[in-house]
Amino acid sequence: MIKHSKQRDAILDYLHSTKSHPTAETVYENVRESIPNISLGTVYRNLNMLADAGDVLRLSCGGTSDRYDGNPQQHYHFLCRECGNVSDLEMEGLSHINVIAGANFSGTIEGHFAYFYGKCPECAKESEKEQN
Amino acid sequence: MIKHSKQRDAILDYLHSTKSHPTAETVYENVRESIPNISLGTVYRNLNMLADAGDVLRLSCGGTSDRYDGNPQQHYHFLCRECGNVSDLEMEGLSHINVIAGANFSGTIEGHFAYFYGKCPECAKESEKEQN
DNA sequence: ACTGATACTAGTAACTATTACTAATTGTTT
DNA sequence: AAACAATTAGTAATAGTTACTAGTATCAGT
Repeated sequence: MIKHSKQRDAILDYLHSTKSHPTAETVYENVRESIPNISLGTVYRNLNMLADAGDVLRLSCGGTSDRYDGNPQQHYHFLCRECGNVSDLEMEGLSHINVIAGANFSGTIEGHFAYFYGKCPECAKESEKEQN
Repeated sequence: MIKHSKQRDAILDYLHSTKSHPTAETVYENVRESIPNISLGTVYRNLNMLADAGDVLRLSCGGTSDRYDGNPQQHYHFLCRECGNVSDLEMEGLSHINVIAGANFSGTIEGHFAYFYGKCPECAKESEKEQN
């Protein structure tokens, strides 16, 4: 049985308020502004619960720590190789690639996750400047 | 300047000999059969060097530890949600999805990585059995 | 082959992200 | 309000990985 807690609500509220795909540590720092003595373990436990329940996305994209996204709907992410930022991509779904992947495969493909990388708009502008 | 070492060669040889996408720990255990006193730190350092040099792929697909692939060519992987195995997928490239991703994006898309998940051939067979 | 310079190694310590534990507290149900 | 279970803060523990150091192996130029 799942109970409410102000800690969990605050974590979810914070994730809904940002598009920055924060790490657990960053969530902790921000939620401490409203709940100063919340503990880091509580943040981790709740992020896991929320991710397991499908209320939140966990992004494991190769950095040192996982990131979390308050938008649980399937969507794609972009990783900037210059500044390290993670941002949402506005693009159509790619479910057709599951079919491509399954063509020569005798198991079952249930889904995929994909990350795109390159230079984010800001860093792309910067490197254009440098070229001149 | 890069020098040769039998440790590095042994690590690369082992990765070339398997399709199992082993973790650093597994590489360590296997290379110890030929070099019993190799140290785990050496394995990590060399795996990082090889990955940075592009001789090896590092797979960060959400599990607790990274995995390594002796085939450095771009290809796709499948993660079995039942048994946890990671296997190669034989499928065409998906470079067209970079175009899709870039359509509404003002940065530059340089590439992507994608993982497919579901049930591997073995586990799919198992769950068919159970249904009968 | 010899030598000097330097990359590499084993072994160990340190670090970081995350999880586990515990006694006290809070939320929910009756 | 009482009882019960889920949750919490605080802390300890764990796992994966990296950093450090003194000694060793490799390589380029003689």
